[in-house]
Amino acid sequence: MVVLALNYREGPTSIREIAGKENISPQYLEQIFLDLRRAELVNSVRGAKGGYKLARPPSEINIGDVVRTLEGPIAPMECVAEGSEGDCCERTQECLTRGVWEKLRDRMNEVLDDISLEDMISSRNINP
Amino acid sequence: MVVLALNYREGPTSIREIAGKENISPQYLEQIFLDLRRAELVNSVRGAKGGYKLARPPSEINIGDVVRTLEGPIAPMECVAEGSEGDCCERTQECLTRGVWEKLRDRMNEVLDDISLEDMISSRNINP
DNA sequence: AAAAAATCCGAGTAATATACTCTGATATAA
DNA sequence: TTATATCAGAGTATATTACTCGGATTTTTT
Repeated sequence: MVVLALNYREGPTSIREIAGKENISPQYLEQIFLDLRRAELVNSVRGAKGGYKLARPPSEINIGDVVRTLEGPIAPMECVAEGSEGDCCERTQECLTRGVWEKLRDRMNEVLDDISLEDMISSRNINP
Repeated sequence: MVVLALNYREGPTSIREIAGKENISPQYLEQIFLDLRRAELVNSVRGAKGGYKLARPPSEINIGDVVRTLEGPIAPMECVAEGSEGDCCERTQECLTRGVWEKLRDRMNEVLDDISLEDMISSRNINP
């Protein structure tokens, strides 16, 4: 996603190109981008000269969206994952640790939702 | 650890007792407490009528210490784990995502280091 | 029209981490 | 002496995760 952000003004970027730069297998990257497209974080262009583009400007895509798309809901413990409320154990009432995990989960989301792709590439080091 | 905090003024609490209350196998709990003892978060008393006690008052033990003891260094990515600096990939220089993981790691530690066992048991609900 | 370059998609594999168990030794109280 | 504990290291089993494979579809280039 950082590579796509850097290429935002250009045409679509192919998996092959990104895979080469980041030293990831093209086949694996493909899986990842399918998920990103289904989440509408990127658009795809099929066929020769095709590839992927960010669906929105880098400033409007935050890391929280990317991470949650690829890794699922952020949660230090299963029982505080968004969508699985109460599924995990029956003692949510008396559980004294649950509050800790909820607080941690919320802070984690805050940190990630507060950083955009734009932030990441504008604070970049020397090498492009 | 919450159970030990609740029992802080009493004598040592046995694994059997805690395992029963929390519905964990005594054998597994045993492994956990060995680690906690080696980290000097609890003291042990061997033999009949033995068990474990907190090594310090509940207000002086925070969740960060407990979690790091049992789960290892807190790190959303291997490469930002305390002690494995630079081991993970060679491109730490040009890596634009590393900063995100470092920030997240730091906030996670802050949250956990800011909550003591005392905090957890004093905000407790109805059932003891 | 044919070939090449790319995404799409579902299914499968393999290594690893994690949760958990087993067996036996040692220490202490009753 | 017996019962009740912790101590300790090794082993197992399940689930997750990272990753691969084969083939279909779409678009550009020749």
